[in-house]
Amino acid sequence: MTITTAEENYLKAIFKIAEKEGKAVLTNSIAAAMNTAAASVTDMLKRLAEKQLIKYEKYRGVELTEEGNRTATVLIRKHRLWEVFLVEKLGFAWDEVHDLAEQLEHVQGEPLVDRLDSFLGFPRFDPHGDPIPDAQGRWTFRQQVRVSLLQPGDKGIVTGVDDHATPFLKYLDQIGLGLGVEVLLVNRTEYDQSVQVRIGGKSEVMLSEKVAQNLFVVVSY
Amino acid sequence: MTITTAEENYLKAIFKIAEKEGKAVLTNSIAAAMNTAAASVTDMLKRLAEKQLIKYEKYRGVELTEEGNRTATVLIRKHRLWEVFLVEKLGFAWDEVHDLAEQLEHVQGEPLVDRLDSFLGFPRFDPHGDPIPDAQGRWTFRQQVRVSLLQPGDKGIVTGVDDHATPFLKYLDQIGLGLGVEVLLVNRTEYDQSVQVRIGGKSEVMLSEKVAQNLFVVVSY
DNA sequence: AATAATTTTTAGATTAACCTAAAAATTTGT
DNA sequence: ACAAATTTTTAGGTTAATCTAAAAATTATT
Repeated sequence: MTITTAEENYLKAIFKIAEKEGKAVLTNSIAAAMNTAAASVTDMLKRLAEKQLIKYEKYRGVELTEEGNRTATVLIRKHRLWEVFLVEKLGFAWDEVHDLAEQLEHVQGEPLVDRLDSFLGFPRFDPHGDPIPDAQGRWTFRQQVRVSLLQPGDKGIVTGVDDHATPFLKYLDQIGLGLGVEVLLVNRTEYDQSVQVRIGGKSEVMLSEKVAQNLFVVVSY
Repeated sequence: MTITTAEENYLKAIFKIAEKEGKAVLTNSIAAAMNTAAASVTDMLKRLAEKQLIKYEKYRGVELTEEGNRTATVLIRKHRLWEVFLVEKLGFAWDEVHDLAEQLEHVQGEPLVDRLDSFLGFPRFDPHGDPIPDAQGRWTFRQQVRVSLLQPGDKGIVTGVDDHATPFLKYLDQIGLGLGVEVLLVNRTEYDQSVQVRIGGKSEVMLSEKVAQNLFVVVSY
């Protein structure tokens, strides 16, 4: 049973929504995530259920089966490995790689993924700090915290971003923030929830609540 | 005007047939090359003509337009660069890369191709010795000769293969032949057109006419 | 040159993946 | 608890890319 590119994309979307929202994934969430009409989603859900990739109950939402989960995991693994390749080897910026990886993730061939993984040195995180499952589908977890939750004096290393959109990433580049950079929270303004941070022990900048919420660090003591 | 993957594949097939056969490319040659029904080809030719990618006259065959030619050239460039990547960087054997490159060549994004080219050091030939057009679509030519045409005492460096199929490539591996290897023609047997060759100044093997015809060398004096 | 053989096109279907509009089911609010 | 609002599904269509079978055009043969 072959799985089409469209089917793969639905599985990935379902996986990601389930990861975030927990419970059964509803038709409309999928439609929103994929920018398609709800009717198209219903069509596809029937097909995926037929192929045993999801458990589907009309009006009740869906859940991935073992097989569907495996497929989605491999897809995310491929996507993130290709992102590492594009940034580390081809020199793309972290805000330029999503669309390319979106295409590359659909290239079929198991040996390809695993050789790519090896070529890249088995990275466990992609250029945005998201974890890359290994060949057995195992994830690496980290104790990440949003900068918006730090207290004055808290220090951490930037390990990820929640918003992956270009404007945010370009802004971070501009103020000298990126993965691996040290951030020290100097103080918080309660009025607008903005925070003052010292970056890499050098410059100091003010981050709006929105920015601070989209930035993850692993706290260092 | 976007060009679909299927359209790209037809353009590439037309380009390759035209390259080999010279004149106008006929429906049946395309059907044979693509393993599709002639009727499907006719359908597609109409679409490609509509998009100004080919010049098409019913029953008379087709020719690529400037634009069609450019598209096919870029596609071949991408295919061959990815093959170099797969062999040089990921360690695939030269007989394993065709199907993967067939998928990778359809990944869209100009900067990707050019960065890949640069990452690979601007190779001018792929792992089978086929030329890779540069970013301006220019080809590198070489004075290649089939081993079947060498005379006793003639010496050359293997620079390409005509048959790209796995059994042939695996056979070459087995007897120690590959790109860059030196071949000296020891003598010819007129009866069956087989040739005796010395490989890399070491081992000596007999090559059937078929093998000798599928192997290219650049003669060294 | 007429007929036979071959090649190509047309006609008519199919499938995956989408759509809009309308109907049905579920959830929410008073 | 029932009407209103929302969500989801069904019904009916479209497009790209394929197919088979039949018709038409071209090429080859006697």
